[in-house]
Amino acid sequence: MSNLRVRFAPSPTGHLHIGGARTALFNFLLARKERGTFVLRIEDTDVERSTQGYVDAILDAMAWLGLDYDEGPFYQSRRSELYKNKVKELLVSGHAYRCYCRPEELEAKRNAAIQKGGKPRYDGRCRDRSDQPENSPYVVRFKTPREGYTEFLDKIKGPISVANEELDDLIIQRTDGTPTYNFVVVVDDAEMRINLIIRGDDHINNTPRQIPIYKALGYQIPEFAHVPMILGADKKRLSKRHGATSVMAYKEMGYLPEAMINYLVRLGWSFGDQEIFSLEELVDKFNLENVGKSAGVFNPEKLLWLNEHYIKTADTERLAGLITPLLTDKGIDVSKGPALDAVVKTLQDRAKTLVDLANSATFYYQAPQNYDSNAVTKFLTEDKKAILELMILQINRFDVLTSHHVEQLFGHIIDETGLKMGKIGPAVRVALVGTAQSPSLYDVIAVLGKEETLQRLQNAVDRLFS
RNA sequence: GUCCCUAUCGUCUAGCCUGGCCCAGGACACCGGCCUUUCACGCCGGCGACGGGGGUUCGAAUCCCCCUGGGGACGCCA
Repeated sequence: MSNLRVRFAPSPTGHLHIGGARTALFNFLLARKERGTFVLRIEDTDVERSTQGYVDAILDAMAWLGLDYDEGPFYQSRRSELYKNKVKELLVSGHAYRCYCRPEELEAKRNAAIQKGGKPRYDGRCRDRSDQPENSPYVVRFKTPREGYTEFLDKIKGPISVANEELDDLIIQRTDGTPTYNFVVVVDDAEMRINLIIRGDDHINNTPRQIPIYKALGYQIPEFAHVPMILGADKKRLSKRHGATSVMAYKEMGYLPEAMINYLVRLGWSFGDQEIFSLEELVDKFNLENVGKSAGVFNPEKLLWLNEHYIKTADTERLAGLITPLLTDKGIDVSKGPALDAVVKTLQDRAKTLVDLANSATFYYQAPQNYDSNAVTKFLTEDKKAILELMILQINRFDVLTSHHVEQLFGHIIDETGLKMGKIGPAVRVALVGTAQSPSLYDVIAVLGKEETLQRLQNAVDRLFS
């Protein structure tokens, strides 16, 4: 157990998205590697937009990914007493002041500043104001130092320095008495003894605004590591326009969590030329040193490739379990038909997603309702009737059909007819599954079993050659 | 607009700190071939990048400066 304490602090104003998940993952991985503590904190100070539904969605997504935390979830909405006291503390110590400026005037000033080509900052009008008008609404602002520089050594980006004159006096408490993000994040990170903050680099500009607050409150300043953003194909910040961005949407599309984890970690982090990492390996190898500094583009195709890989190598029974509900949704009763295990085994090398896998499994449970007409005209020509009948005859000579038996069986047919497998196979396939594609016939027939195979062959003969 | 961050194949990246091993390696995608009872899988091969300009140096993807491009921030959102 080291003393490393990291946290993931999502705000429940939306689903857990790709970017957030990666930030959570980096935190999780480092905590596990260093045997530190991973804290989960829900930043729900925006009462307007935060919902319990999103909290649940985020928790579900983290559970699905396997990112379990050691402490929390803590809710900022339940810690208002603490924040109030801290604001009071700053007011008393002279590090903060009441500001009576109206939002409208501020807005106007901001726009004017932008027009003039300057930086839209608060002008500090109330900073040295000593009167306290009764019954006037006010916000509390933090007195940001006006001279000098605020600097920190980012664990990913390196040294970062900002002139304090670029900063303005940010609001730490709203008119309604609730605290704002830049303030609560400092109080909570400090109170929760977080000593390394790993977060998106959209927060990099917030850091020099937060550091003076740590100092004013007498807190120790943690270390920071700002992870680069994830962009869409057009290099714009990733958004719904770029397709699915919510983690759970990928679950719905039939992705395996390990594929998502593996994709996410390699987007921005590398370990030589290695592409495939198990979770154990990641816990062992992950580090901040190898996290890149520049933003990366989300590439769904590579994620799909990884998913393919993990499906290919996944435990067959697990996959069977995962697609059972999908099959049920399609009205298939898996107990009435071949063992799903055996079915999956013939299919898992060929599926890119669980949805693919489920779709391609259906033919084992449903005899063809109709036959693909292109396939029929191409492969099930009139002369193939004899082959199907011969096949039926041959099958009846076996009690059980293993894939090995089936291979033998085809050997006999080849000998008897003098035809090549290339002529026989496709014909039998269309008769059995209704289309021109399927796994190896040897496997398909073995899995279907003697009775079902015979029935389907007979069916095809009756329906296509009458 | 101002400030901050950033810059190697279309994309993710290795190499950069500690210049020569790099006329730049891997992966995805794409293209071609092989395998084959179909479609996939797999295997083999191909295409393809050091943003530009100045320096420093015998030598620069690697060090320095400028430009340009990209991203982010500038909220009583987080």
